[in-house]
Amino acid sequence: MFVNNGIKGNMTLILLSSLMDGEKYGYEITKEIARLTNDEILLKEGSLYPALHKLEKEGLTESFWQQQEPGKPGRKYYRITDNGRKTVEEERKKWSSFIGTMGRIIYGEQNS
Amino acid sequence: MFVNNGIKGNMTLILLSSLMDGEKYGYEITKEIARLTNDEILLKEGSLYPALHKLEKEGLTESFWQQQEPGKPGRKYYRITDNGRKTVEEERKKWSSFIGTMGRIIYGEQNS
DNA sequence: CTATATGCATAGAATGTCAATGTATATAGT
DNA sequence: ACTATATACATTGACATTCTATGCATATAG
Repeated sequence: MFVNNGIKGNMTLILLSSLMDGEKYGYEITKEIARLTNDEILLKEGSLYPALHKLEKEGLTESFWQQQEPGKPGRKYYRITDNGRKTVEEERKKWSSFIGTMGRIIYGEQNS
Repeated sequence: MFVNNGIKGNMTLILLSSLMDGEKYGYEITKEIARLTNDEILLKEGSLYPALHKLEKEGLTESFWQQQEPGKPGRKYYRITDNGRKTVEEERKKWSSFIGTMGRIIYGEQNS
């Protein structure tokens, strides 16, 4: 089977959306997205961690380490910020608009 | 005003869709897409021509030169091939599916 | 004489994503 | 004993895509 048909520049919206219902650690996000999408979107570490770090640098998320029982790897939790929430709102609108735009291109004029 | 909110990997589907209703030359495609999208998507030459050439290399389009009246620049017309039509069909399905997938991520479980 | 429009095109930079790899530990299977 | 898989972080380097800037050539408008 094939895997990611491509996130297509929507990584920010995907990650921030996932964090909207509570703080999560990286690995947890990938599992959650995989479950939600029936394994259609399997985030790779090479995409995930750079993207998460970028979000933090932009102030859309903040993070903190959480120790596990000894022997288990620590977890780095990410939490969405107020700016992040604003960005989600904007990106959702852009996405909706883009769906309409693509619809007009793909199916022609009569689309709204 | 801002311009392209990003074609985000949909250039192939955009161009092939535009060619579905008849052969067009490059410049014409940009004008047509701009009109259809109320200037939301303004294809740049640096994106357009490499993409058109790629489509041709992949056998999804074919092209031919058309001379204009003397003094006017010639036009290079692109025509979609049968393989191109098949690709449009596949890409449309992928796009629809991707809309659903993104919906589940953005708005949560209850989405179809 | 400058900008804008028509029409093609490329070079180089920036960006985004992925495959591959690395570090650790734990458990399950053969 | 060995191997695979799962958990958890992360980086490197390659590749693909898109954009900015530029170039050529002509014509018209301001």
